[in-house]
Amino acid sequence: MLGNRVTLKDVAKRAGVHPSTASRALNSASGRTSERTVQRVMQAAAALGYEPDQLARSLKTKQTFLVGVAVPDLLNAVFPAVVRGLEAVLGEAGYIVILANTDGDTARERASVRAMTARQVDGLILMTSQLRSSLVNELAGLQIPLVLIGRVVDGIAMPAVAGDDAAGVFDAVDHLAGLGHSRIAHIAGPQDTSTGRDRYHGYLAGLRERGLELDPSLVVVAQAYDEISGARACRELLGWTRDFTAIAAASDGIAFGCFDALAEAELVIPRDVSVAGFGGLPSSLRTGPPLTTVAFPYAEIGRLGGELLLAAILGENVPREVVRLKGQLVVRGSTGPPVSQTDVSTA
Amino acid sequence: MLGNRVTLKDVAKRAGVHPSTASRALNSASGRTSERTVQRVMQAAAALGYEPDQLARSLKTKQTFLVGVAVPDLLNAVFPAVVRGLEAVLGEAGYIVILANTDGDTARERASVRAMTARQVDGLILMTSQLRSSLVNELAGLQIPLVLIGRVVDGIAMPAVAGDDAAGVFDAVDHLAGLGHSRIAHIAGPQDTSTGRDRYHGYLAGLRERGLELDPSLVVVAQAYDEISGARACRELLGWTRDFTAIAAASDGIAFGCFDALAEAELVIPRDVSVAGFGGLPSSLRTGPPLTTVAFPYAEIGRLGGELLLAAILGENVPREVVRLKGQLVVRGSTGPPVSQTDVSTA
DNA sequence: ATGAAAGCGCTAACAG
DNA sequence: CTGTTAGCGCTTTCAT
Repeated sequence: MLGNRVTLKDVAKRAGVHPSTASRALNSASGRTSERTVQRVMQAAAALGYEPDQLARSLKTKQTFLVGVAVPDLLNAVFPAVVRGLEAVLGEAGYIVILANTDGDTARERASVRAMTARQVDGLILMTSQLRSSLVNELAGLQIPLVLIGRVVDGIAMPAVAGDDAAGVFDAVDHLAGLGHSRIAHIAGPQDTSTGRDRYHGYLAGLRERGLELDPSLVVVAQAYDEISGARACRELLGWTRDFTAIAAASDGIAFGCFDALAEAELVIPRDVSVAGFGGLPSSLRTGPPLTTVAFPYAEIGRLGGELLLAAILGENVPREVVRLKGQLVVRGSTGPPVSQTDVSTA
Repeated sequence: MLGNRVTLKDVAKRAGVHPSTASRALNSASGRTSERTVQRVMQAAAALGYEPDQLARSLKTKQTFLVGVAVPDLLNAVFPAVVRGLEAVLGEAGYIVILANTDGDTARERASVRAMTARQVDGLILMTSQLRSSLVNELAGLQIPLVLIGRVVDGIAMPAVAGDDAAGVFDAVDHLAGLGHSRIAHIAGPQDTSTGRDRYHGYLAGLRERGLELDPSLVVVAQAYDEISGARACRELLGWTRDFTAIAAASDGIAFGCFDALAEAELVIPRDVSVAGFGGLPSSLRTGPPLTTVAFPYAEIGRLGGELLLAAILGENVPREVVRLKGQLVVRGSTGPPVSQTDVSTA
């Protein structure tokens, strides 16, 4: 399909040397080559506009400088941020990113990873893992460098970078309880992901810390972290009970969904219900009202993940454990003290 | 780096056939092979967990099923949306996406594209082009299939998909003028991109349509489409004059920046200043107040771009022209009729 | 229908 | 320091 590309042989011929000599001359590292031939080869290459074929090179060297990255949902702003951080670090080191969106579909995840390994990627970043992932297990069996970002997997130790999910929601719940809320709902994330589970555990820990009892009817699991799923879950919650004054959402997206669902129910934030998010997306800053949330440094998480992968690729011994970055509670307008029933009636 | 992978030779040996036969058996398309050997080879492959090496295959077939995609800024939600659409179409067709973020830096763009062509991508999608792009020129010289998305290039015809930028801003200005605004400012995008220029022209056309005169002091050019640049530009505008009642921003991001800058100046939207955006990002829905904007189907743009590229890769004759998708004005709370001076004083 | 041989473009021993 | 030779893993003529 590509036109008649200039090959190393052409360069060699023009420079009047053997292809292998040309190769050495261009990859100065490999072996010593006379200054003069280096010059001539370089000139020939430049004159012909020679561009080495990475494919052929990789076939020989077993290095592609390709890294596969699988994300669950590019439309969730968390992931572009992480990918950005990743791409910056990896790009600087000469690696280039292959990206696949999996939509949380295990089959697609598998297919994507297959396509990546078939292309001999030097390493893999997965942000898509289910809690019980046979895929990660298999990958661990292969020797391919692998770093998990965001989500971890039960029972199998892997290098991973993630936010401190439990602590984040703990802080949110603690904040809400501190404002005086005692009926705090939780819209949880998918419970087949570590993030969903860990954030739920953070919720439980927060309640416990404040001596509040768990009311199972105040917990609804959203199918995904996005706004649609969040709105749906919040509507479900409202269908069951209105006896709560605050919601700790498992993500900013879910919190935005709550905004919608609460508005439909003609409930005002934060007067009727306080809402706290999780993530700290830029868009959380300008909602009406601005969203109280726990902000995580996603680009930094991406960068760190990239560095770990790079280290693993270089054969360094990367600890198979999760590095957790703390989030930062940012209090904004979507949370406030609960309004007592009597207050409402006098209003 | 990868462990001892199973090769086609291994499969052939196990099946008791020649490697070339094994190859044929697996790629049923190539030539007829006896039913029996196909079975045996398939079984052998399955038993060994054979995974063909795309690298080697590509080297021979001159097809990588790799598509390079360059975006200016992943943090701008427009681009993840486009990439998502792209990736869906391309993935379905068996292609996989190489992604690079260029930060609007021409040198990085060049480097990324180089890295991609060196890897023999079957096609290229560029969303990064400057109005005068030597890169696109060179790429047009090579025979590599190329589709531009979002931005086009002056003087060189290329297959491209983009929003109807001019019409979009035209509609926004028309809407504002219809509300009674006559002093409408424009925060423009970078004028070295087609989007920046076209949207500016849409602004001019909108003024003309309504018989409003252009006041150059009401036009400020932002350095980028993001919120920071938008806020900066809006502050600049406010530094010059406050004699305007509406802003037509060249992007939602810029509009969000205006929200910030106007708030700093203690100007209330839409009472003091109406703000209209451009893009229709999900986050525009929940701002306080919700942003009036022109919504574009970015995923669809991505999908279309992907389809065009696929067609080009297949050798079909793709017209070297821009397909423009119309946006849809969505009126929300950030725009309203201007409040006359007298009204303000009586308030 | 299958085996033999050649080669994609490059690098890496090994001689000389 | 450079040319020769071999081969990465696969596909594809060409015989048979």
